[in-house]
Amino acid sequence: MPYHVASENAPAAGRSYYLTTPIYFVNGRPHLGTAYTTVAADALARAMRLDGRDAWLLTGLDEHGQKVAQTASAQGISPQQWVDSVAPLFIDAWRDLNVSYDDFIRTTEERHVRGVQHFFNTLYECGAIYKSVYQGYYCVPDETFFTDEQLAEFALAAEEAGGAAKNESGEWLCPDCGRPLSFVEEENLFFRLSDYAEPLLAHYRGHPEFICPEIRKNEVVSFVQGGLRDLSISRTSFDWGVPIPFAPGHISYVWVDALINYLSAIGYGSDDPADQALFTRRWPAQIHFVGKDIIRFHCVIWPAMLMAAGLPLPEKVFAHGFLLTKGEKMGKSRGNVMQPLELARHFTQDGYRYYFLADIQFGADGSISLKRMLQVYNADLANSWGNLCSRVLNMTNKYLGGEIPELWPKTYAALSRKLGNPLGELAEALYDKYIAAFEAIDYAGALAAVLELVDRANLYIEETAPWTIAKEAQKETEAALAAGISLDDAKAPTINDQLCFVLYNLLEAIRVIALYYAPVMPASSCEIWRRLGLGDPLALSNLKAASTWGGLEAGGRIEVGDALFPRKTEADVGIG
RNA sequence: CGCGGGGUAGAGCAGUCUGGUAGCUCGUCGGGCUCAUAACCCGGAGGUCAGGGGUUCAAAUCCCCUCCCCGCAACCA
Repeated sequence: MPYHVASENAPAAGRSYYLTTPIYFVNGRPHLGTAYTTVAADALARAMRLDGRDAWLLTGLDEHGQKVAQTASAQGISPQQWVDSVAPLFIDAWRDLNVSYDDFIRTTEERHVRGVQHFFNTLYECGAIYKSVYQGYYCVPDETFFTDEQLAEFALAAEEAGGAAKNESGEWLCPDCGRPLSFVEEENLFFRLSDYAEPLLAHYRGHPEFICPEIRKNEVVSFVQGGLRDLSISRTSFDWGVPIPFAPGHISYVWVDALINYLSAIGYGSDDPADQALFTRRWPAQIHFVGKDIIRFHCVIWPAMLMAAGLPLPEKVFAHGFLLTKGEKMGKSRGNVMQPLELARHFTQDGYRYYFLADIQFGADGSISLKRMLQVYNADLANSWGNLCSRVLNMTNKYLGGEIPELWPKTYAALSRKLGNPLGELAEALYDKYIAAFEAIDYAGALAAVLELVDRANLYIEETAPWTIAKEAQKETEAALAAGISLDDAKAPTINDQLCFVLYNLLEAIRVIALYYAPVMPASSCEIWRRLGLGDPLALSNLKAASTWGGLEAGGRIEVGDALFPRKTEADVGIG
């Protein structure tokens, strides 16, 4: 079920902010890697929406290719039946991880087929595609061709490494995956990729932010500098793919098919003026999220295809690193394989999302482990953030009868001068830091900035010791009562005012913190806001205004509730 | 010359581009507090920044060499 942006909230004329994940190949279920990309994209999309951008998040499935056809036939069902049976696994997984995608595209959908065909026609008409006979080796599982030259290089390398480029039966092995290659001879359509090396290099130079992080850009640049070969973009040996209109018997190479999803999902190739308007509004994409293994497709082939078709290029391709599980002995036999949904059950949706975004530098490889995940969960979420909420809500309940305190602006200003307001100051400075971090796709940085405010608030409680103020305030109240005077008539702030001041600041701090945490931890943030008597923070589209200090209205009642992130032990999460 | 990542306190990392008292989180030890999820706050211990050489007034950071580890085999991102 797609998540719908409240378009009334979004600035009507503002630029769309279009983000994509790769479309995932259906030969398997969602795993840690796909979940990582998808959750990261979701967090950015939510942050952008919260900041008033018209964000549009696309994910989906890559359902074509020979491997799919083979898997289906092994199961004795049609390819369509097979992909239909797999698609719900992804849809359910993204729902369970609280991914707010706006659209979910499947390459077997008619809108996509239409888009791919339109794209092929466009390239054909402008002469970017030609026909030629291919004779040589082909890796069926990878759907990749290899030239004699490539195989010769591979043989040389294999020999030096003490391995072999051929198996016992004398068949060539795939340089990429090591499985045997097939010899094929077929007529293929080729895309003139070789024409684009210079234009691509010029683009990289002119748009230093196009490929991130930098290390990946360097890789791509040196690859392209080595020269590009024309790319075979059609297949004739099987038919599970998009038929190419002007070449009967030919279907699209899966990668070309797959890349076009970024266009077909937003109306490309449609005759409907509404679709065309949508396309104009959304394209070019602001960011394609990809794993570092597929940067060549996204940073070389894809932009070259777009150049050929006369379309603008996406603003950024961000390649994140891999999650490494070294050190942690895992395996199906041990029964402790890290499965996204299982981890989310242990640590809650929010705990899961937080861990991967806060503890790993997005863009670099990260080592992950259950043990570390438990540490981060307990330290940041249970002890720091969750416990802060408990402390503040409990004290408000205990000392103020659960009511958000009212202070005259005059009193508040006087107390700020007298006692200082470190939380307000830090909170006001948070917006710029937070947005800058998100713009740099630095989740760890953004979350660390929020955690600073959490830590400062916990310290603030120690500094102000509300329990001590409460006792004095109690005495003050009793004394006033005995003397028959009202504290309301006091000229200077009373001790009771001081107590209200401190607790108001703390309540306001948790309101603001929850707001900033919302893109990464939607469920718990929403719950905190509910306990403060507020609505869903994610329905807002004005982060700056919403986070302005003093936004919490007095008079409302709070609800204490249970621990937001209960502490967990190793036994709870199955370590041991 | 296969490609790529990396070696900084017990663990995980930042700092390296733009040289200048070695920093963060967790753990650990001691103390404080009591509002709270045995949580929170303060303080301490713990590192010759893999090794060697060079440049420099000064190197974790720049240059050269050596050693070691990891991914490229999986549900692959």
